[in-house]
Amino acid sequence: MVRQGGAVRDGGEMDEAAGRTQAERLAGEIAEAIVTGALAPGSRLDEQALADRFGVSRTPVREALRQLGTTGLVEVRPRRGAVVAQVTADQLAELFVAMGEVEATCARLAAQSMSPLERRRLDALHDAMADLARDGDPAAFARANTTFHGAIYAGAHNAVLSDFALGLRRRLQPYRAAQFRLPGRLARSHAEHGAVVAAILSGRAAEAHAAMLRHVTLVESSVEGLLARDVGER
Amino acid sequence: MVRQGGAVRDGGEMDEAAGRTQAERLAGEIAEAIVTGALAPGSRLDEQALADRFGVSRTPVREALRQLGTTGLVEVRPRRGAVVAQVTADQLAELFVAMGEVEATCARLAAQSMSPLERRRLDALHDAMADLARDGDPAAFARANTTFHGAIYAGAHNAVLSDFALGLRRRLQPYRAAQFRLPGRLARSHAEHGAVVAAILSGRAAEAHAAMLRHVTLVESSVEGLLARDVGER
DNA sequence: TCTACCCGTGTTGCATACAATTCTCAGTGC
DNA sequence: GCACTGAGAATTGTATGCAACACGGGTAGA
Repeated sequence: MVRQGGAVRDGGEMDEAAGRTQAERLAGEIAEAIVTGALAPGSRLDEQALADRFGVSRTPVREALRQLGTTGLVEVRPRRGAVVAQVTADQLAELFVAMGEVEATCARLAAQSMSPLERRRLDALHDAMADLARDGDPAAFARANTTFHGAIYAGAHNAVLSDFALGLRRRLQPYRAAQFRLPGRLARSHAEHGAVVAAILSGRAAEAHAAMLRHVTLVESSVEGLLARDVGER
Repeated sequence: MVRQGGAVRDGGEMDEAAGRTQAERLAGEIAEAIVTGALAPGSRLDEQALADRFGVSRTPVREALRQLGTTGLVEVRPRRGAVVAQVTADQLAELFVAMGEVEATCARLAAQSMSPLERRRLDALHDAMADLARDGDPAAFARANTTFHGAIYAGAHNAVLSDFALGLRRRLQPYRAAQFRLPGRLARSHAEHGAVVAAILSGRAAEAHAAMLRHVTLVESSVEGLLARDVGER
């Protein structure tokens, strides 16, 4: 054997990022599978099965799972295996509250400390999303939405808060995905963004905070409405 | 060998928490060593050395290090080993800003949603700290301070925010520890707490937010003063 | 028929072995 | 004297093996 997992790389992804370890790559791929819904919440994450699937041994798989465990995407129960984190209705509510607060904080900081260039870019991004909202393409809007919120995190100029917000966003991704398909949600979302952008651009910090908090709260309402309809109370 | 690490357990800690894995225990112990300053920032964390020290093999050590890596206490550089996270002056400032914002958010939520019992307990805790501040025992005050802030996190009734705040607090612990020894800092700290408690007890949410933000900002100032004096600019 | 126990099977946790990279430090050429 | 090179050592990343625990099915007993 030349190198662990060499077969896989040679097979189809030899230009894979070189400086990363298998464990990191696996953590990314498993996280991706969870976020996109390919691995449903509650699914068992069998170490050997994952190892076979990715063409590695159990060791890097275990390291990846433990890493995901600390981010909250995966629940690792000692000696009882790992499962994709089950989020109860209560936990979901707490996640949304936390995300709302952190996003609102980022918006307030952004209003205070975004550079003129960052403000112009945020404004342009918001304008571009108007077209997407009108066209009614949920997937494209969702992608732009991620960029939009990311720009606000970045504008807060605080990597700690930004990382936390991104992590929360990822954990909530599976639950938020569907709400963009609700009729009229895109336009309303864009309008809510408008209030946030206006406040940030003019440096009205408290208003930016309030507008963002309202926006996330409304997203939460949409999601809860969907969940109540789809799966009872989970 | 009957079981990995069995010798260690039999040797002196057989009543160790049974349901935990070695990796979890190690993560806790290493984190403790970092937080208390036994492992200084920048120290190399040699896997084999840690394994020998704790009487286990490298496997659980690696899992623990990766786990600590995602919490930010340790920096894991692929193929180049792990070191206790070096915090630059800029990062320290960002950590304090983040902690201030999150603590302030918790204080606001606590003002809105603490139960009467929780409010009474917070009040009692604050009263008890008056004596500690007067006696001038920095260690005892620091311990009570952790409990005090923990009570506010808990009062926010949001595990996500609470965990994040606790994590930030731990990461900043080494830097905050010394400031309680500054002359007069205990009394001032207690006075700042007083403003927070008064706002929370009477449900004035915005005021609780502002008071907590001010408190943390003042702590940051103390720490920065100390650092500038002690280690240049790091 | 139900409950309790036992044992087999599968899975996890850890130790160990080996491969591959990075690091160290002479030795060499300029 | 100094940078560069390359072998050896040290250290990390991954694979593999083994023991202990968790879970499930079957059997004995009430």
